[in-house]
Amino acid sequence: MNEDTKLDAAFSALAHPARRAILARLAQGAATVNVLAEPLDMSLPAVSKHIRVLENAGLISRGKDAQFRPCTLNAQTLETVANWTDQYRYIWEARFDAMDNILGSMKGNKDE
Amino acid sequence: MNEDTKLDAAFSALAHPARRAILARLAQGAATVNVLAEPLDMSLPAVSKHIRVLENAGLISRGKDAQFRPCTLNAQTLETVANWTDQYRYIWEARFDAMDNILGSMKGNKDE
DNA sequence: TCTTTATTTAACCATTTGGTTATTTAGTCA
DNA sequence: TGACTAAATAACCAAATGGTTAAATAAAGA
Repeated sequence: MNEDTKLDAAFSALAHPARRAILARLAQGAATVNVLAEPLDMSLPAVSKHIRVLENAGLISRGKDAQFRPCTLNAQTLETVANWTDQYRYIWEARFDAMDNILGSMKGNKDE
Repeated sequence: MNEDTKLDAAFSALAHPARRAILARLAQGAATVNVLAEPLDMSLPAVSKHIRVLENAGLISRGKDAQFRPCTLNAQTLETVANWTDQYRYIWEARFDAMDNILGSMKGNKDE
């Protein structure tokens, strides 16, 4: 899978609040499908589908323990996303730099 | 619009390569719809829709100059996305910390 | 073996998405 | 005014998404 396609899958997986909730839960450690489903207001098959989306996007991995399928967070994929957004960091920081300059010159004027 | 809904819109807007290409172009400065459409392999109305998606997600803003509607990047929204992913940074960094520890202890063994 | 638990799959449905072509709107310029 | 340019809107379509309920699969436990 090429980089662009990976980003498509990751961003689109992150676009649903239930899926972000699942990731937030997994940040605290592995969990089974039932545990992940418990706080979510939807049927188990719906959760199962969300989990598959996350897995296909490389955001989680699944194990096998008896009849349980414990999920674990795959944070490296989130790092890929972070790296993408970081391309633009200098732009949103420039806004604050500009603000700093304005505040700085105001302070300068006041001092002089 | 609440924080969760904003993230839904932002992530889902970022999930399409054409839209990421538009943002990449806008990082170099404002551009009209026609200019943004030029490198994209799709009709102008299709681009128009993508632009609307980006605008609704707060990722771009549009101006008005005669019959042109110049678009500009709204990097603050990307910052919101970056802040969300940053929640998980300690997790993907932990992987490298663990690696460092392994490498560190190997080096330690070698030295002793 | 029979039952229970965990999870997935199947079948279905409504809505959204991403594209198209044709048309319309708005502004410029000769 | 009339022709041209930029962009949006309308109408349409196929495919994907996100949910449902019912049924199937797989492993554990009595």
